[in-house]
Amino acid sequence: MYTIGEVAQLVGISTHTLRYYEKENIILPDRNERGERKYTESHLQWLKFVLKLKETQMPITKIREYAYLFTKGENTVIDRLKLLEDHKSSIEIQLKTLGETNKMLEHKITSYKEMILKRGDEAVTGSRRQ
Amino acid sequence: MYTIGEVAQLVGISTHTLRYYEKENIILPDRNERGERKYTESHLQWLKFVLKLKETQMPITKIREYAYLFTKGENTVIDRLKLLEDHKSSIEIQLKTLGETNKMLEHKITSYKEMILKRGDEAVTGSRRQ
DNA sequence: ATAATGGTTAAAGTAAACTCTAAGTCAAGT
DNA sequence: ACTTGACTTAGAGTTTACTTTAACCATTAT
Repeated sequence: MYTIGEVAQLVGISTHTLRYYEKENIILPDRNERGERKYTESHLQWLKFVLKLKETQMPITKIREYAYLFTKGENTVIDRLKLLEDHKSSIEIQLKTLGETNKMLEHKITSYKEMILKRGDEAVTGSRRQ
Repeated sequence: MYTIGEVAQLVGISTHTLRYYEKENIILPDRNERGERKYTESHLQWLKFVLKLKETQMPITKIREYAYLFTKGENTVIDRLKLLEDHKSSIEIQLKTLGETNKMLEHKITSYKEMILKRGDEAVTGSRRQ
């Protein structure tokens, strides 16, 4: 069982954000006698999954939708499947764009490096002339 | 030479967004006698590059910074190189996260499909019992 | 002639995702 | 006894990146 502060530390987000996610029904921890939030290991796993979805650009509303379907049990499996398949498509598009842009940057970076080298040569020649 | 509307069509963003990018000093088109924006082929190429940076999660402020360095000419090459190298690193991190999450989703999707198949079997068995 | 189309501006409004503030409770340490 | 630190709430504020509005001008089609 983790407190909100411990979870925040463990996953690298703020306690504010954790409370915000709760308000958005994305993660609903237990409470102790004093009304304080208590996160179990499985809450932590779920949270880590949520953060992976977030890092791969799934909007909070979609994540909330998935979380909601989860609470509704077995007969939402088809909907959950569709949601994950849609997100997988989105990831594949992102992979494509990132791959292309990575190549573009490689080229630009190479040509910048060449420019710097040539400018360096000139500087050296210049200094020799002095 | 393209009008703002033509450029908007060509790259798939709104004229509003193009004016916003101009206000942010990201793209500064020419003007005709009537004060209307005129975009050249090279404006268009630059814009397409900007959109690739945006699609790969570079914030507008960074893009503006790169655009600013560009206008300052040759002696900003080292700074521009650094900026692009930093972005390349960011892209590589994204590629890693996306790849991992893609695999996770593959597993989840497979197990959801199995659940649906099994539930389907039961339904069939159930209907046969009637 | 007039209405539609496409351009102009400055400025206000919006959506998403936090992030912070204020005002409070509670338990432990000095 | 009192301060420190971690928790609580409701609600206000912030940032980013647009997006819309209002009020206007110029060209083209009916």
